[in-house]
Amino acid sequence: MKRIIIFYGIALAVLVFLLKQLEYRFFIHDLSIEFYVGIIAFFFTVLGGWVGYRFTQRKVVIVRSGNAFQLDPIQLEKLGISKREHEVLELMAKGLSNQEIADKLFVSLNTIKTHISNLFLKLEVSRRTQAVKKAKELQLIP
Amino acid sequence: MKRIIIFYGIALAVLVFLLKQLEYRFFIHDLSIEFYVGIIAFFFTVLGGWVGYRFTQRKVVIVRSGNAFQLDPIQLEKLGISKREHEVLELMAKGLSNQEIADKLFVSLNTIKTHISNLFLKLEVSRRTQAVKKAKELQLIP
DNA sequence: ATCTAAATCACCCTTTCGGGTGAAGGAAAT
DNA sequence: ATTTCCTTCACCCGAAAGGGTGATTTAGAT
Repeated sequence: MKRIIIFYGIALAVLVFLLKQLEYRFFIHDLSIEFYVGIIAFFFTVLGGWVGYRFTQRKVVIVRSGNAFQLDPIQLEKLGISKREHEVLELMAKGLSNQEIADKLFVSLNTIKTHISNLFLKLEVSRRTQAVKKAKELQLIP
Repeated sequence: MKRIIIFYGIALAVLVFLLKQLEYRFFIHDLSIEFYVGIIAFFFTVLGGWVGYRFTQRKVVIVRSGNAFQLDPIQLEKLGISKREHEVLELMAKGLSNQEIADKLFVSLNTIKTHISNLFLKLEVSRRTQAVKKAKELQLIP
């Protein structure tokens, strides 16, 4: 931030210097005021834009408020969800397709479909979006 | 965007006018050039900053707290998601099928498919699970 | 040794999704 | 008056998902 202010100061000084030079060296007093305003405006718009850009970039705040995810093994057991099924469930919640899950776990697509079928039965749902929603509610996935 | 350019033009004109007024009305020809440069610089820095702020991508702020959901309208606008699309997005996140969403909103299945297609484009995803995930991260839905 | 649950895979079939294209009506902005 | 955006809908096609059944192998429990 300090650096930016200093930079701004220097930029201002340089600009003033340049304008003075123009003024006194070439006697262009009659150069329209619009011209000055224009170039200064342009210059500082760019600067301001840059600052605004930097500022927003810096302002990245990841507010992962307090509650870290805590898996509920009781629910898992109660529903009879196996390790592998839970694994599949997590990948499904990441938005992966069945094929992608299969590739990631080095098993066939059919296997994943079976797992997911069983998950649906155990979670009492019939679509993956519902499954993900319910699994989150039951604290099975983050 | 057009609006901003026009606004800029007007701002420039107004500034020039004000400075001319200063110049001719109060005979402050000798008012230092630093003064002019200063106020113009300030003015356009603010403007530029605002523009920079508005048109830069702000990073994803993940707020997964159990607290009350606060919709982020800036994100909605930035992504160009309309009211209707947002509505569809919410129902999709509830785990409804396209047909169910269509029934609930009293429109045809094809309409919902179009909305969802557009949502996918705007959210840069290709599956509904991903869409829901991203929408949550972007604070578009609870 | 036998039983059981988990994990793996296959095949069939239907429904749902997703992508692409086109279009029409209405509201709002220019 | 014209353009732009939103909303609505249609049709086609291929890919993905979901439902049902059955089968094999392996590890752990009885």
